[in-house]
Amino acid sequence: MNQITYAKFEARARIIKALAHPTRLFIVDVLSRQEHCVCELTAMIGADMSTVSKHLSILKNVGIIRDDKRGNQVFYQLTTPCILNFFGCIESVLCEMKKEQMELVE
Amino acid sequence: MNQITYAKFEARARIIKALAHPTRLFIVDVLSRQEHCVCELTAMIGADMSTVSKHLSILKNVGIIRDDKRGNQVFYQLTTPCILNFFGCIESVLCEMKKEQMELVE
DNA sequence: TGTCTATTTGGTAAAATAGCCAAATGAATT
DNA sequence: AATTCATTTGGCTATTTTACCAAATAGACA
Repeated sequence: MNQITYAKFEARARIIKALAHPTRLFIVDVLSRQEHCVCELTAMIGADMSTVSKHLSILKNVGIIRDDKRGNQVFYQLTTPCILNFFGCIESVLCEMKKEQMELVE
Repeated sequence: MNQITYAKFEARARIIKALAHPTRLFIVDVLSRQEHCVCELTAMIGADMSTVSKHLSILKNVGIIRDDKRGNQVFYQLTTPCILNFFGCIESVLCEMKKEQMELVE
């Protein structure tokens, strides 16, 4: 694999990695419906606020979400709704997996 | 976030995690065109064969690829082509990111 | 200014991941 | 049976990730 090819896959892996955590998937899902501030997300998730803040910064660093400071709150929103196609893809993969497993059992 | 919700996102995260590595993305891409044995993949990737084998088992464990032993070789193939939609999604996300960044620069 | 409230940052410990080497396994061949 | 080739597994180390706590920062408001 040459450097250029590797760099291409690395760029994709960086985005995928940012999504590779249940809490972060939850955040993306919630934000796809409506923007939220850190404290709202923290309440929904039920983890330390600093933990949530770090998850948010991971998503922000790769450009999946963006922040908007208003007063002493910070609101997060999806930069692009197309991240949601992604969810559909995962869903269909999961679905195929289940089918595949059923066939193995039979 | 209740247990059921968490479990749902965890199942998705498991699949996404398996894809969250440049070498594994490369493997999925290559296998989408044609099945390959471990030594072929190893030659393309240029890492230790044991490393490649471990990447393959990560992909296999979540059901993205399946193996087929023939003689003393093991051929790997995608279990479902729908994993490729996934790539299209990532591509469009990357694309959006670039646009977003351009706008920030202006 | 001092004090809330909201958020981020730094530190730390535990767990997970990644890569290599060496050894083990397993099928094919001599 | 011994050897060879392809692959996997175990062991090890280095690195990364995760989560929490405590401390720092920043805005709003008394």
